[in-house]
Amino acid sequence: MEMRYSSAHKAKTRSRILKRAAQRFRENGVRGTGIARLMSQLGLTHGGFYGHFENKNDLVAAALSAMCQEFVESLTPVVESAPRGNKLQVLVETYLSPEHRDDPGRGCPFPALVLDITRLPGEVRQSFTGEFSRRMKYWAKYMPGSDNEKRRENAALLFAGMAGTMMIARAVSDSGLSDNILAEARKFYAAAFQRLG
Amino acid sequence: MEMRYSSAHKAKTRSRILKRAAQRFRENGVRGTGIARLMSQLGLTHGGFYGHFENKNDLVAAALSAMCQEFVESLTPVVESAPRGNKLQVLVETYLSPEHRDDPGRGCPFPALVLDITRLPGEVRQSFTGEFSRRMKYWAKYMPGSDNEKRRENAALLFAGMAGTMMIARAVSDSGLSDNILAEARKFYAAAFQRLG
DNA sequence: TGTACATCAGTGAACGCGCGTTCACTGATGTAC
DNA sequence: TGTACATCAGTGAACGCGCGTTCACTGATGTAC
Repeated sequence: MEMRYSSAHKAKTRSRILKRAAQRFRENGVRGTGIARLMSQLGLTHGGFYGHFENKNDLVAAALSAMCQEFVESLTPVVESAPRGNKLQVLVETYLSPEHRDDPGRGCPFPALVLDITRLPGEVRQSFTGEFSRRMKYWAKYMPGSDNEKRRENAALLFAGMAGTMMIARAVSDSGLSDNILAEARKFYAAAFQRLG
Repeated sequence: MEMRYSSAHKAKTRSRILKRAAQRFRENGVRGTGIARLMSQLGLTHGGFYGHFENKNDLVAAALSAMCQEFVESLTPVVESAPRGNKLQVLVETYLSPEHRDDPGRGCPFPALVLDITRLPGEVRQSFTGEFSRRMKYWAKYMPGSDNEKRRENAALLFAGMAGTMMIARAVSDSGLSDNILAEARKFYAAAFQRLG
């Protein structure tokens, strides 16, 4: 097992591909992101891609997992920094913010990619399902509910609702209408889930 | 103004294209629906398409409007047949049904197409925005709220939330999980909007 | 009623393009001596 | 320390494919007489 290049080198390239793909997929969709363009944005050529991933769907599954991780890591400190009793509200307000709407490339994978995933092969959908369940288990701790399963179900309800709202807010071309939808939704979801608690 | 073919003939073909496109777009997405295949499913060839529509985006905008109309017409009689006081609950239960999940081609355009629309040119997004506002104005009559604007905002909240839930239910590959998400959401949205009233 | 003709809905070959993937290769690198 | 060499990350031409769109055409149709 000799290494001609430092073992870190290839792994580093792989993670650069992954990171850029996670961004581009969320911005332009899976179908809207080509391997050649993606690689060239990293100063590489398309042929090299297949030394890192089996095929595009393999990349999609890996990128999905990477972006879920990344999003959790960006949202958690904001939520955690809120005073006890206000964490859920801060979660809702941060998620349904205009900043999140305007930066899909670094935002939640669900509103950026759910539809794409529905049309991808079962392998990718299974990967999404696992990631979804894992995330709901994670966010459960901020949710109301008498037991863990209830809290996970409530997390799924909240995130599904917020994701749908975010998608509509992004699709609508009237920015006043979009702002208004987000503002109403912030009030609604914060109140609805506080009331459940 | 002489007509060599009966004036009804061309209009009929146009509406056949529209109807099939409305179905296919919702099933496979805008990008996943090619003009050639679409036309061949109607027993026509792709060249003839441009006698009916300026281009694909023109068809997308027209199909969007057609499917919104169609969906309203399929949902309204179900909701109307419910006893007074139960209409909102029937709306929620019909929308968030497994049948709706499993038949996107005849279902609500929002969970089937929002993401596609976000990535389409402004012209199509404006068409979507208009259609969205019109639909919310329509469904407002079943919603709680002190004035018309409140009722419209509540309709937007409800449909955005239900659309997101439907998309997640469709993306997830575990059918038990999917059924469970829908069931919980039916309870949640019916209760949340009845409470607002 | 029968024929000659103008119309135009629909045809299908062709266009340039970007896609995912393959594969023989190149050349910078770490290693062996 | 200096040189010869094996490795393998990355290259780029090539593949078949489906896409949206164009355009010269065809032939069934309704009309005019």
